[in-house]
Amino acid sequence: MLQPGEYIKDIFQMPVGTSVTARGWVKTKRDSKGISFIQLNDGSVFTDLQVVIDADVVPEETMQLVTTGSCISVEGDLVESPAKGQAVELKGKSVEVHGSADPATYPLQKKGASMEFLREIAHLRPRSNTFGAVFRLRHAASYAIHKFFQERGFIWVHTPVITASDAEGAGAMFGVTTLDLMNLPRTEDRGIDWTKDFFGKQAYLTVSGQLEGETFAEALSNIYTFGPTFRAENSNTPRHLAEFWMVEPEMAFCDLDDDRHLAEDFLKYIIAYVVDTRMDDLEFFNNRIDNTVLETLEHVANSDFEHITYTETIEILEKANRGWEFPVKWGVDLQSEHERYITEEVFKKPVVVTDYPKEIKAFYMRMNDDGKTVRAMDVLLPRIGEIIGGSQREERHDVLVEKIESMGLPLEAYWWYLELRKYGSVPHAGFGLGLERMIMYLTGMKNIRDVIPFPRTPGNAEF
RNA sequence: UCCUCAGUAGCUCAGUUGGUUAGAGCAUCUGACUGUUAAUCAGAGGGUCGUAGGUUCGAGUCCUACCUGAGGAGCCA
Repeated sequence: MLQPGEYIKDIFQMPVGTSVTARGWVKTKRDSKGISFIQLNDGSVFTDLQVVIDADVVPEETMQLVTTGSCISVEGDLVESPAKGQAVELKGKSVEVHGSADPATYPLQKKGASMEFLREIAHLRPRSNTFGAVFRLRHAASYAIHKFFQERGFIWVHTPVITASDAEGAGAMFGVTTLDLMNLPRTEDRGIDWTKDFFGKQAYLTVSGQLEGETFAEALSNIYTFGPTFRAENSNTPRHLAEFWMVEPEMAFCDLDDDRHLAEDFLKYIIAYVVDTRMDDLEFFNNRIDNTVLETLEHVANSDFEHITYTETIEILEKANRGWEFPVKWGVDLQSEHERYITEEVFKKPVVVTDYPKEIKAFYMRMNDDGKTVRAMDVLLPRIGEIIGGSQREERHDVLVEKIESMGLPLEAYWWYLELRKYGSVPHAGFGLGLERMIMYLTGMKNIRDVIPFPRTPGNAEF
């Protein structure tokens, strides 16, 4: 395996004259009479290492196996490059071919592939410039997320992937069962007898670790979850996945204002970290994917997020001199067209909308004194839409019981959640960030399926 | 799930009001070239025009259904 100091990114840092071995996959090879140029990449850095092979140095039959997509090791000396385009290059003395790649059938060419085509060869697309950059950036952002929370004393909690509670009713859930679907055990009234199932009750893949996260916040104070999350909605859009990664911090002794400011600091921190550490990849995105990426990140890092209430938002939308496809009035949920107008045209920066009508938000959000709105917040970004949804949670036992009952939810299913309000309850708040939407924002990638290694969407679970 | 658009060579696309033998660039193969970097130059091979029906003397082109993909909407992160 490659040891620290042996990656191509390390080779670029070495002094001219160093004898090195570079390993990686061949992007392209160009032959002239008496000389060959190989672009070699091991994924550690955006820039390829140019390998130069003079005629007769390496056997002809070996060089014939060095084709686009093949995997090789090259031993040689790092030299100053006489040509423009790179400062240094590797003067190869010997080449070992680990795995060849038949040029007639290797599907990943050096130019002209669409994102849709690359998605069909998801097992090979990490070798492309674009996807190498996407996944290095995804890694950097993930690392920044851990770093941000740990610098603030947050504990990372591993909430379960399998759950038996239909948590917050946040969308359709995937069932988890070991029952024989061709021969289901039946109850007397011809329903399915879930007591015979693996967990003795109906189980699902989690749609959120929040409720479990709250239990840990009321013991370890500041916590966060970071892991996969599942939604069985039949959503076919560039912004939805059936399996995606979510970050959910939960803080005791915290109200919605603290929550909102943490969300803003959080987003700015991630941006600052990737700008600091992955500028090479960001420049590629800016040049080839979306030429507003750098400007936008700069702008967000240096501007305060706008904060308005839902009620104020409705007033702005009502005053807007335009026809809405979905009519605006107090009480309706904000539509994509409304969110875009607010972030892209009115404020032209991230906007936090708070205090939504209680009817359109989840049961656990804290009731305001007006009796009509709850302490909810959505962070809206230009182009992306909602990237963070959060709230201050209802910490008053009697209010929460009343809320659960009024929404027709089964009180007994929430017995442990309610006990948190009976024993040592405290004001607390949190939010959820969709990792992939953040990566879309950072990279300028237009489709969420292109910022996760192997996207799961309705009708697609290949690889 | 609904609406709209698209599907032609390995990839990216052109193909006129329906009319002879299906077009280009890239990729691949062969050859040329001593510093290329989207290398260049010359030549060659490569097609069930998404699938199944239908209309017509004749369909890549028109009609129907289905499949696949994309964009928009809803749901949301």
